[in-house]
Amino acid sequence: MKIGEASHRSGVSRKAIRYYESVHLIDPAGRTQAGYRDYSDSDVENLKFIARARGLGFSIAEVAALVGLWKNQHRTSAEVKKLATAHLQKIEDKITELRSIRDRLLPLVDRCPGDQTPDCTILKGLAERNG
Amino acid sequence: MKIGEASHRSGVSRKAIRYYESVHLIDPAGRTQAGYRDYSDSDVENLKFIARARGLGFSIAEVAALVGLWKNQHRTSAEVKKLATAHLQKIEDKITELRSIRDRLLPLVDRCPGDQTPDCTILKGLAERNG
DNA sequence: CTTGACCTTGCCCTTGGGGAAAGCTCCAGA
DNA sequence: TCTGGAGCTTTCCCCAAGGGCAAGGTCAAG
Repeated sequence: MKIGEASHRSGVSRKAIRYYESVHLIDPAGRTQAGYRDYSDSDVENLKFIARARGLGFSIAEVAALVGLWKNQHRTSAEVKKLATAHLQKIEDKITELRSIRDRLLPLVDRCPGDQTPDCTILKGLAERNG
Repeated sequence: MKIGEASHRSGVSRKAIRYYESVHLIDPAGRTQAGYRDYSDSDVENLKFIARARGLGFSIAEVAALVGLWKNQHRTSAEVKKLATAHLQKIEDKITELRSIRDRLLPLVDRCPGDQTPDCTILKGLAERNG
């Protein structure tokens, strides 16, 4: 099948598929006589795997590692778990950071009148000399 | 003062200061006879304001809007609040998304043995045909 | 006079593709 | 058979927000 159908079936955009090929996340697709990329059902399964991993927030490099482990019969689940645990930790860290931002911003917003006067706790909070 | 001291006092890197100038977030700095950028205390206060806003996750464009409102005596707190509330909502959305990722990833990781065998719930979860 | 710290501009790198240009190819309808 | 338009190809530039490095100018101290 051509790239359009592979994209539709896998949920990965045409552009992303070509990008994944360019960064060697997937093998170069075979070509038809006209030069069009040609995909098999198994290629689509690979793309679906990648789409799910990306959906869980793994970076391209992490996905490449996951695909390598997936294809490797001699992998150990310890390797996979290590990778996933590190990613999970980054996610927790990001949540913590975002919550911190929210907890600092929310009180400023709550105390801002939001009316036609210029007085605003948000701007005061950003401008304060001791912060 | 020169850029190094302005950077030190404001907590904004030299590179970032030049970048902010290049995208018109701050006015072009005056120059010494040698061509060095020259900053005043009030420039440093502007940079601190920017640093705090950036620390709360506002984008450069949002910070530009905030600075504009800050400088504008005819602003209304409603405008500021609208901007901040929209930003807050984006943060909440991101937290929600990251929590969703974590909640989907965590059970896979927890059930992965993490030993020397190749069997791994994480890879199975990514490869499953019904996902 | 020289050394080292500081400054300048400019270019390439990052993530993960999106958008557009310019040109093939393929399929269906008149 | 011709034609239109949908879909495909490649290549180039663009985004955020700077980091890193290079080549070179400037200034103060020893």
